[in-house]
Amino acid sequence: MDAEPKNSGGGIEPWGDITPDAARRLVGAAVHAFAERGYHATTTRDIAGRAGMSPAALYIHYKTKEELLYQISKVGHERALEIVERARDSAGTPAERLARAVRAFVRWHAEHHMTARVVQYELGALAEEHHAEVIAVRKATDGAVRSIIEDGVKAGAFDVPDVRGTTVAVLSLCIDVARWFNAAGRSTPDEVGDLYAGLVLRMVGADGPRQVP
Amino acid sequence: MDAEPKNSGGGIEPWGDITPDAARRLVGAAVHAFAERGYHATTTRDIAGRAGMSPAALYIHYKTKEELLYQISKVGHERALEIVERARDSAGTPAERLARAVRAFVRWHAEHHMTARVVQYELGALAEEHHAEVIAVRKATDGAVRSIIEDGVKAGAFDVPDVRGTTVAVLSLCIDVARWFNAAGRSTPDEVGDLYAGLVLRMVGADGPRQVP
DNA sequence: GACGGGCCTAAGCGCTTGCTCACTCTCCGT
DNA sequence: ACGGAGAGTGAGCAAGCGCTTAGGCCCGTC
Repeated sequence: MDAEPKNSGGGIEPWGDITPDAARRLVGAAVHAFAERGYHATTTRDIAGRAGMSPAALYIHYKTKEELLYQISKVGHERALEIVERARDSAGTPAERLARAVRAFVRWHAEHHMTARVVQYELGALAEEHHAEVIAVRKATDGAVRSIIEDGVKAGAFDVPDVRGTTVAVLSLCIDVARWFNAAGRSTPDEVGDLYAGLVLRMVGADGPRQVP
Repeated sequence: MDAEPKNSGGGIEPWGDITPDAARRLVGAAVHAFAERGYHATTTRDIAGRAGMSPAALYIHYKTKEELLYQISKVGHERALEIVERARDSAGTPAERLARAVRAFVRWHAEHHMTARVVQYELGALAEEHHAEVIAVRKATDGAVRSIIEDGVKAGAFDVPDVRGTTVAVLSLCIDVARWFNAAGRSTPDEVGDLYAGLVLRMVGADGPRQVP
């Protein structure tokens, strides 16, 4: 399920279709550097060095260092939005769709945790207009998750007293995977996705009504 | 419940006992600046300016900019650890103790979200030995939460197939409050704490066994 | 075979950074 | 009265920053 049309297999980052080759290498280098040290602690010399070129070469492909961050942030946010929208529009019960959304969203954050870290934790460094653009995508993501939860409440399948707050909590839980996930760690992206899907179903009270005393 | 011995009432930050006065103002200024812009984007001139003094005055009270971050990070981590340890050692059922831990931990992250943001998201900027020291405190926090969950599992009160993973998820959920919480927003720290305590009890299956088909 | 565009580099410009230095002011014990 | 410690300042240094410039190599096209 959820097979990628291209860039399949062990493809590390979703930057396979950037041309020319040097620009792609720059984005990859920037993702690694931004994720490891943060945007402000990363120098253009560092990015260019990792991409195997001189500092000046960066400015042939990108106008500024911030544009590089913008590119990463924009593509990453759009990718994350696609994932939850696909789950929202899929067939099945609200519980199935919510589990699908969480599983895929978490898996993406774990598998691409370098990119996701930049996407989720460096957006404060964006220029104001770029920041606004990215915030709009985030709101859409929030809306997609909320609509699944609302569907479940309307159908009587979920027990959620505070839909807005619970939506924030669910998204927050998933996003934070990018912060702590370690590729060399104990769990695989698939395992974390499955665990989190189950936890979120419990959070929304989707696994049957409780036996109240 | 949970009354603070000093610095009570609307005290904004837990820095009331730092002397001399100028050093306290510097810490407060640094917390605000680091939280808003990040450690690396904050200049020593900015910190000194917010504290109402010249750039050179900073170095009378702190050896480096990093030492300022270390001070904030260390005190913040110890405060957070105290909170969960107090809940772990309190009386009551595992569910009551877990709810108490989450409520207090979340409330602290919301109420002091500026400090918490620095504590949780700027630790990568610490010097290596300071970083190691702080990581040790984090491990203790993780251990405290895990031991409450283990108690609940042993007592048959919780239904948690993956204790380690669920502990990470619970802590992650609580920590991330510092990222999104906005003092001018819809919810108060108390409301978020109550909401999250309920969500976590559901995550560990503490609210009664489900009616399985 | 001259040419122009795409891609790249060495050198470096103007500026900001974390931090230091020489010095002043205020306060307090003797 | 006065010396010394604590607390603060204005000026500025060395290093590093983002980014620019001038020029060179390589290529397909006329």
